[in-house]
Formats: sequence, structure tokens, C-alpha cells
Amino acid sequence: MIDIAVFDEHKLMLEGLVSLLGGVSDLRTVLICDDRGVLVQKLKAMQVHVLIMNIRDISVRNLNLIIQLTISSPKLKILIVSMIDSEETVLKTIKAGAKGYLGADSDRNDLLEAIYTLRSGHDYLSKSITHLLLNRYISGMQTGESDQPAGIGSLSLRQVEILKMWGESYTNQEIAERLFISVRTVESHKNHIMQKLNLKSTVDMIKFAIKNNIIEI
Amino acid sequence: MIDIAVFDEHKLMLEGLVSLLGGVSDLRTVLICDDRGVLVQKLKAMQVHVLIMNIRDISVRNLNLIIQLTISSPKLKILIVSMIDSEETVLKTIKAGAKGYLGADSDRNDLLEAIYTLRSGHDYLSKSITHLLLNRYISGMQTGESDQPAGIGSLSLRQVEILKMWGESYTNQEIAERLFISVRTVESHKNHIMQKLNLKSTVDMIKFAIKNNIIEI
DNA sequence: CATTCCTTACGTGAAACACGTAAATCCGTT
DNA sequence: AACGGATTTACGTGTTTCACGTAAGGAATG
Repeated sequence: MIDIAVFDEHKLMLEGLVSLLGGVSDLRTVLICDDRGVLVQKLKAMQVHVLIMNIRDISVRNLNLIIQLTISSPKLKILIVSMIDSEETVLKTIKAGAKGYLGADSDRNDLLEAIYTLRSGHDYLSKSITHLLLNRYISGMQTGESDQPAGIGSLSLRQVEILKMWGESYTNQEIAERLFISVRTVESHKNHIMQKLNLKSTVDMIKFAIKNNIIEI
Repeated sequence: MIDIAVFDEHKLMLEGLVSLLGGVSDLRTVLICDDRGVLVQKLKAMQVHVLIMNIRDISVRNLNLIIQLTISSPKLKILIVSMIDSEETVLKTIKAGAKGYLGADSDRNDLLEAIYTLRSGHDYLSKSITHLLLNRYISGMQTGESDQPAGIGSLSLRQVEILKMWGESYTNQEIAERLFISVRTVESHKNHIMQKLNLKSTVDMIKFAIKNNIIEI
């Protein structure tokens, strides 16, 4: 018997996911949750084998949640379910502590397979993801470089975090206070971002952030 | 008996949605689809009462799909399911032809209710959405203003000109040179723009410029 | 003719930017 | 275990931009 927790901020999708798990004899859905805070609290207090977590983006929010869960519930296997089939997303979630990733074209069978695989102690990546990583790896070796001029992938988590806050109209001072770092450090981060992305002005930086869904308009 | 089509580009979520519809006696899921092109083709050829369409953003792609379906299948009622609870998103999808909108906190009951409501010829907006729109409307009426905070119309030609150049990453110095005015004047213009539009930061000013098609991203 | 808005411009102090330097730390590779 | 590279932190210095106020000449409008 495998104990499952399911998390999704979108209630309907959450119910849909849970519904997909119904009728499987050796799976038991013990936690259904659409609130991040509640999720962490509940998981701390109970023994769950696999957490199915649906995410829509790789915001710092989401990555932090994964990291937090990895720390607070070390035995828990986190299975990410996401529409996003990008190398970057997969790597970042895995790095944050997730043990499995189901991409856009995964179906119910893949979901079940992933659950069993995770339960048995192994990692699981869906076929499309495996292909993606392989292709990138191969083409990466051939060309030596990726095709993007310089993307969000080249930014570190911290850099994205600063960019996001700044894009939400926080001043350097406010960012510094919230992150408990010096204003100069915030400036440094922004400088590094500009260098990496080869941007000439802050205006370009905002445009970049919007293009890459780091901030909303 | 109501004939339902379900569309979602994310296969797992698609299966989840379909699963939520199972076991309801007077609903018949006649089309399950995760491909936009196939969706349009199939719907043209068959009689479906309600299409449940899950979207993750209000990209032009998605809006166009709604518009296309509205034209090619006029009898079809489109029910949007989305995580996004913003006035803008709702209005745009409705404008595009959707007849219903289920926001983030809708559950299976709301989904069923929405289907029946649409089938009976009425529109359906989830409670959170209705509240959102009402509140906006009320607060708009109280202030004596329309829903727009302050539009591009309130800016003078010169002000738009400066905003445009600045949004294209020109520095104040460059703008001054090109317009044969002092840097201080450029600053003045920007100050006046911020005052008029009641913006707190330059970041907001860029967002405004993008929203109002003064600059491109 | 008074009023209002537009355009121009300055003063001043605070904030942000540009560019360099640098130390501690983490991470992957050898 | 050691090396090289990226990350995060931070400062120095000089320039630019921001925030807020003031202001004068001109066009438009009632």
C-alpha cells in the first residue's frame, strides 16, 4: 500500500488528479491539498510516501516549496507534474529535491508507473523529458553551445528572485530589507544579470523579465 | 443528454477533467482532445453542446482558438477553466466568445453547474469571478471613474514621445539630444507622466507603456 | 481676460546605475 | 583531495536618474 498526497493550487485539477488515482487497489490518497502552507504542515505530521505536485511555472515560490518539503520531509518522494517540458524546469526541480517529473504528454499510466518507480526508490522522468535531455546533451556536445542568445536558464535562482522583485516595483532598498542583504548586493545582482544577458539598460531588463514570464504586466 | 468535449494540452489534466465527468448520467463525453488543430476539425464535424477548455494563460494563441471555435462552431458553448482569476482574462475570453468561466477555486460541483447552465442557454461565471467583477464595478462607480486608472489619452503628444523613446532604451541624455531639449526637460516630462498616471516607479511606467502599445516587447 | 494645460527648465537631495574589485562558498570535474 | 568556475555577498567612485518643488512663456478655451 502506497500513501499518496496530491497538491495543486487549482481545485478542479486537484480533484481531477485525485480522481485518476481512484480505483487502484494499492494506492491510498491520504492528503488532498490546495494550499501551500497547509501542505507543508500536514506533511510534516504524517507519513506519506509520494507527493504528486502540479506546478505551472518554475517560479522561486514553487522551487522554494520543493526545497522546503525536501528538508522538512526527507523521506517523501516528490513527483512533479507539469505542462512545461523544458530542460531548465526539469533540472531545477530535480535540483530542488524532486524525484520525478511528468511532462506534458504523460498520461494516467505514466503517472501510476512513476508512483511505483518512486516508491521503489528510483527516480522517474517521463519519456519526452528523457528524450529532451538526451537530445540537448547530444546537440550540446556537437555545437558546444545552446541556441538561445542567453536565456532565463543562465540566471541563478537568486538572480531571478531579485529580478522578479524589482520587476514588481520594489526599490533596491525594499528588496535588500526583505532578503536581509545589503543594497549594494542587490545592485551587484542586477549588474550581474545585465552582464549575463548582455542588456544595456534597466528597461531591457524589464522587457526580458516580461518575455520570460518572470513578471506580469 | 448533454454532449461534452474536453480540451487540455496537458494530457494528465485532460484525463483528470474527463474523469470528473464520469458517472454523471446525463453527460456524455464525446470528444477528448489535447491538440488544438484536431479540436477545431473534430468540432466542425460533430454536434457538441459544451466544450470544456482549460487554459493556462491568455496568450493570443488561446484567444484565437476561442475566436476560431466561436466562428466555426456557433452553437457550441465554450466553458473556460483556468487558474487565472483576473478581470482582464475573464473579459478577454468572454469577448472572444466563451460563455462560461471557472476560476481557481471552482470545484467539481461548480463544473457540473456550469455545464447545465451553459446548456440551458445562460452564461456562467464562478463566484470568485462574479465577486471580482462586481467589486471592480462598484469601486469604479464610487470613485466616479471608469475602470481605467488613467489612460494614455491623458498624456500629451510630447509626453508619449518621451515615454516611447525611453521605453526603447534611450537614456535621458540621448532623448534630450534627439529632441533638442535639455536633460532636465526630459526629466520633467517623465515626472509629469508619473504624476498623471499615478505611477510609483519607472518599472510601472514601462509596464504602462507596454500595456498601451506605446512600446513593443 | 482668467484659467488650464503644455513645454520648457532649474535646484536639491536621494536613489539607482556603471564598472571595477574582491572574498567566502558552493559545485562539478579531474 | 585539489582545481576552476559560478554564486552570493559587498564596497568604492563617479555618473545618471528620480522625486519633489518651483517657475515662466505660450496655446487653447471658456
